[in-house]
Amino acid sequence: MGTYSIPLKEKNSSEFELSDWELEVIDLFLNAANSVGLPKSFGQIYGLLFCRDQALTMDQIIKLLAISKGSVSQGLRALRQLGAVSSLYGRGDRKEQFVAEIRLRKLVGGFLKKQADPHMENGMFRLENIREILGKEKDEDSLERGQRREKILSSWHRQLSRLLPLVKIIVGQGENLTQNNKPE
Amino acid sequence: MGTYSIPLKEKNSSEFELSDWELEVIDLFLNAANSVGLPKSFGQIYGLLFCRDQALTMDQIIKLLAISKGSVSQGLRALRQLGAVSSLYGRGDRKEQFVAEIRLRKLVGGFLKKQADPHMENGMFRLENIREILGKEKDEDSLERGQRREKILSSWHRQLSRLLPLVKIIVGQGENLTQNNKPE
DNA sequence: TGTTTTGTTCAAAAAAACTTGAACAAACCT
DNA sequence: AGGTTTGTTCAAGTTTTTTTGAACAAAACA
Repeated sequence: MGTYSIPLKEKNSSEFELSDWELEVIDLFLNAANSVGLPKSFGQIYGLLFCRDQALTMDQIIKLLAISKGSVSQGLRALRQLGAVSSLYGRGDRKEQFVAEIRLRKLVGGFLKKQADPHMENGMFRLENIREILGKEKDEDSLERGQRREKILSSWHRQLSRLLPLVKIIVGQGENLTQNNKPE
Repeated sequence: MGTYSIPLKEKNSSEFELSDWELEVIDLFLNAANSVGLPKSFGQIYGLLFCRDQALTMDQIIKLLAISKGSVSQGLRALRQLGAVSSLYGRGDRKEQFVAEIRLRKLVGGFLKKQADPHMENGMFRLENIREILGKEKDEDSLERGQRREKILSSWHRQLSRLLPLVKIIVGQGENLTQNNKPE
């Protein structure tokens, strides 16, 4: 026993456990994810990466957060698609490694693109569909009422369509002092 | 039998059944509610009221949508709190009656106020909490890293705080042609 | 006051969303 | 090629959210 001595001082313990403030930040993101309609695990994963300067591998994430391989795999994929996480390859070792995107503009942009835009597009189809169905309405009054409603919905759709791009522009003014992270 | 004759022509069948376009609109709102993290029944209720020129009573809603009393009661309460529905009292009969708010500005405003604002406030507490926990961090490196992260989160919080009011302003420019509904 | 009508509440049932882990595929050595 | 290591998939299990309906409260009437 005692074949290997423990290094006098771990580079730091962060390889193996979370500090108190990290736990708190991770929990913050867990909640945030929830509020935005994403699974809690997504928030945890993002939160962990957000805390770290070093990129992490999948199994580091699994160990640190103590959640399943499946969740982490799915979470990382989704976060990557949202542009909230990116993967560096290699990095000395051979496994894939992950870092968090910390530019708010990118985060919000990615989120809107993946979540809001599809809904807007879907809304278009639905509106067309409604117009089509209205074409078959026999009852005069109902038809007229339906047409009034269709106008309102179209107007809403237009307004929201204009809003989204503006949000992306507005967020990310005043950013910049935020340089950091990313060993890359 | 035959004690009362049926009125020659119902004012229209809308008292008793939904037209095709209405079904479609209701389904649209069902989906929208879902996308925004609200129960489907809320969307259905709002959607139905949105379709109608006349205010509806609770049991009309129950019958038309074929959902339970409990759901409708809860749904109406929540929608009222969001400012998406308002209730007129009396109206000849004695039951409470409901109409949908159709001004997008109001809808978005109410939603943000009830959903987003509390989260922002909550975020503040959490940030304070994190600062407090950071105060106890012993490890130099971890502390420094934590402070960097706290700065980022604070900056995000500021940016988002500025965004919300702007959204309320932006939505609801170009509205106005949308007069209609509301017998009141 | 007693009766009916209208609306709320909340525990239990149902549905939906999330997580897990084991089986599988893919890439990487040797 | 054979043996590892790393990453994905998805059916089954778990947790969370939503819906239901029956019991209850409140208001309206007679």
